[in-house]
Amino acid sequence: MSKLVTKITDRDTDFATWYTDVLKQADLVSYSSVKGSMIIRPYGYAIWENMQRILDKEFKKLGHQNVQMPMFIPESLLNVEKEHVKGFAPEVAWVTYGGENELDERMCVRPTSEVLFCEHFKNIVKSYRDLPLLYNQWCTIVRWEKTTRPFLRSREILWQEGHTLHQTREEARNETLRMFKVYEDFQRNILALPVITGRKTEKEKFAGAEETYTIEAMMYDGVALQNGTSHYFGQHFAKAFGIQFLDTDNTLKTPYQTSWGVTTRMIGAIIMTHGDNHGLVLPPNIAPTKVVFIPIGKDEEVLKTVKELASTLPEEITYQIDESEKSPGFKFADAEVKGIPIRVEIGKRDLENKEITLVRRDTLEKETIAISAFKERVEKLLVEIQNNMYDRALKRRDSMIYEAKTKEEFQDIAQNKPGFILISWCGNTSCEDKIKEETGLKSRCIKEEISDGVCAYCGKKAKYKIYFGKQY
RNA sequence: CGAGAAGUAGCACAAUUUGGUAGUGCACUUGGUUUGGGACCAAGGGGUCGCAGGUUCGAGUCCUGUCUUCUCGACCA
Repeated sequence: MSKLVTKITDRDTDFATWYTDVLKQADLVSYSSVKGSMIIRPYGYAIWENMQRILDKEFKKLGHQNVQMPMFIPESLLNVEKEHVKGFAPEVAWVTYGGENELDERMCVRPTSEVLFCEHFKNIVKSYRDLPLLYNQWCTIVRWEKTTRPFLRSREILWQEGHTLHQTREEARNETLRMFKVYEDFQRNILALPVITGRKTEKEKFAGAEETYTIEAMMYDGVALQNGTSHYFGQHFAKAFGIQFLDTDNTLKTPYQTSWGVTTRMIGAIIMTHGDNHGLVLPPNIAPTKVVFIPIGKDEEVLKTVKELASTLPEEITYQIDESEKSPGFKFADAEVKGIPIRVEIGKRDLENKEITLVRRDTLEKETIAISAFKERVEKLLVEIQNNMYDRALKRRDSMIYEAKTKEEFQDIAQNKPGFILISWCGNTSCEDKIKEETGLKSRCIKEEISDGVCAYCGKKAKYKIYFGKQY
């Protein structure tokens, strides 16, 4: 037994330190000298690039076009929609100097780009023929958060924001829900995250929105991570900015608007949902490298076989051959900390038996198969791993959702059990405020409307089933 | 933003108490031997001790400020 070169803190002992250990050991990020502004290293960025590629393709399939908006917003422009500015003002960064000269009007670095899009939309939308206008941009935004953690809450955020304008209320609401579904499917099917979805309450919705739909993921420790939102704006922004179009009936009308976004926070969600004490565990559908080959020894035949096998894999099964001088043990550990879904071990011994060893990252189970069965087995195993990861996370999530019927039950669970609490709720912000004040929990999302039962907090007639939880 | 802790090589740490030429392990480079769970031998390279001031003949060590990281709380579209 050799000494451990690196160590990852035990996940169940100290989850926070475990998380930062995994970030570093897997070469995902590095800290910079600016608080909350991290360096995303090639391996971490490759995961983001995969997310971008898959989502961007989906957006374009649905008719969205990519654009690039400015990064600065003059103060007067930010101030146009008052709910919006109220929500964001506390966390924007201001530019006050240009070179040596103080600016006449300060500008903030975009915390989100609604106002920039609105200003532009006003100029380019004239007729119903210009609608729907379906724009998206990939960019970075800045929000001056007080507490920061890599991927989960940073000051500089990589994201995608879609902004659309529509002729009718119905069409805009459909767009909000359509993109909401795109996010949900992506996170379930590609990231293997058993997310909970629903509408945000009045208290928690986006500043300036009429409705906000949210994707809520539950981390291994039971804490919630808001992992994407889709907003229906109605005409609030359009009216504030004077966006109008001439409709088919030759009258001027105000269009209806949406926006939606996801960020690199999804990478944090993957780590905190699937990772274990060996490091990262990546769902095959998002892993930059799906298969790593580890040849044992320097045998020419072995290497030749590895290359032949690798070349039989279809293009979408990305692979890597670890030909470095490191010992096999080191390579095994490295593949594990990086969360590569399948590890293939081949040595002389295997060659003689016409066999090969596969190790799946999600369970760390080893299997020996005939070389001839390689390609087929890898393809099947990747699907198995993807499904198993989702199922496993789903089970854990469900085991940490509790239902509370009364205030006392709610408080007891809030204090003693990590996870989400599902209650019947009257729909009044006053109860939500009280819960926040007494337990520190915030509403995650509304699960459904109900017609019977009473609010667990005030005892009045309940309107909704709603999730509460602690959040990152 | 409040309370607490910590910053010494890529990483983990020692030297700080008692001021006097900055060290260990891993990682890295070169050569050799190895290779089925984090290899071994040998020779090397790498530091303005987070940053800025101050005290002192002399500061990693003492003082002040500041930045960053971590924990808890507040905040968080």
